[in-house]
Amino acid sequence: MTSYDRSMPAQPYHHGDLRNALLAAATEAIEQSGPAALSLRELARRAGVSHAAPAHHFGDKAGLLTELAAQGYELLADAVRAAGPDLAEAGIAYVRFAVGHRAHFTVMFEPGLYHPDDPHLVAARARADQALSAALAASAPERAAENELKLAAWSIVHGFAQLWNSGSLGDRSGEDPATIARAVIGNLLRT
Amino acid sequence: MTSYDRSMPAQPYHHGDLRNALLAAATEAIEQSGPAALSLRELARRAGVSHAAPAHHFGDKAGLLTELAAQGYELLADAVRAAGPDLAEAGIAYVRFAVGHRAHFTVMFEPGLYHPDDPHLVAARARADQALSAALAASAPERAAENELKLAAWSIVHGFAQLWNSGSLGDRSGEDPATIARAVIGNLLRT
DNA sequence: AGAGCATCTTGACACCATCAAGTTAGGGGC
DNA sequence: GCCCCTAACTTGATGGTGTCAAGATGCTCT
Repeated sequence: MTSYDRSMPAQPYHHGDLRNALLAAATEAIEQSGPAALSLRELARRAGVSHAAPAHHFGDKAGLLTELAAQGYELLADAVRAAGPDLAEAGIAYVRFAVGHRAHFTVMFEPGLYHPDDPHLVAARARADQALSAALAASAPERAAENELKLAAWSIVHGFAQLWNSGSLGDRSGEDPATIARAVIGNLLRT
Repeated sequence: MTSYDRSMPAQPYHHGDLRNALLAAATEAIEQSGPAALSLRELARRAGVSHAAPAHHFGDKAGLLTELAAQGYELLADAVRAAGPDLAEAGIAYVRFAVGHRAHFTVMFEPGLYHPDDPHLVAARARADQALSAALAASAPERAAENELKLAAWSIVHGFAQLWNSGSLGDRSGEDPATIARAVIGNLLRT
């Protein structure tokens, strides 16, 4: 019997679950100030450990962001799959993910921040890519072979999400990105 | 008679044109390693000046990136205007700009890196926004009032450009982004 | 020639990432 | 029940970075 038990993953050592605590703190910090302002020492301080503790779990600042990006691709794949066989709904799920997980999304598409060849990451990315292709195939099977349609659909939801997240669309606080995204996607998918 | 004369802009002091030299060096460095790896001291070293010289011209690292972003919006406005009254051509010009000025484009849409309220920056951004609206009005005057169409067009070219620049589209070296962009945009603008 | 000022340098401080070496604590074998 | 082994973490040091304050330099204009 350990002094405290967790039903969580696997590392109930000194801290209990430092690895996940660091990832959560990094997510929060990136949401507030962007990935450029991220500091491993600040994360360690928030978690109550020494300044070099993060390096043990992630090796590197880029290692931590690699893990964040991989998590992001997994979450994205799940979100798109859960949206069902409708391409427009898959697109809205994409936007919802990007806005709801701004930190993950930002890191995922800034490959200079992490180790792009990490196996966990490339597997997760492939899973997300398959989810997008599956949504296309389920919704428009006769056009599934057209690479341009997939690229167009991906581009429009990705572009909208990034414009929204970067604040380029002006002050739209109060509005729901998903409903606006629905109207925007309508411009692409009208038959 | 000065010891050396330059027909260039306006600051032929000690260095000659340190301000522009720093901006050019920053552009190159960001193109190679992304904005996160940018170092003012490294820029100063490349320009052959002391480590605190950049601060005098830009006040701040964010100040330098503010100037880069403002320059980017000016260049983008010019490129879109030069494309003429066709919306598809304007979109292709947008993609060309994003790929050809990767550093500017990256910084422009990462507002955490610069001072978003700088007057030069907001003016340049407004000019670019007007250029996009003008392209829409000239190409489809009857639908110029539809905000969703502008948003859809902006989203699709912005998304494609960012996916291309981030390497998310796989290894497409040798292919021309503009021709692929033309096919992608065709999915939106077919009537 | 001399005043004024933008340009740049020097030096310092705090913060940061990363590495090497040491310390702590749990789990498995005897 | 003890011991060793290993994962988890700490401590300390090094070199790099942004930013600030104060001083030096040299063009320009009167």
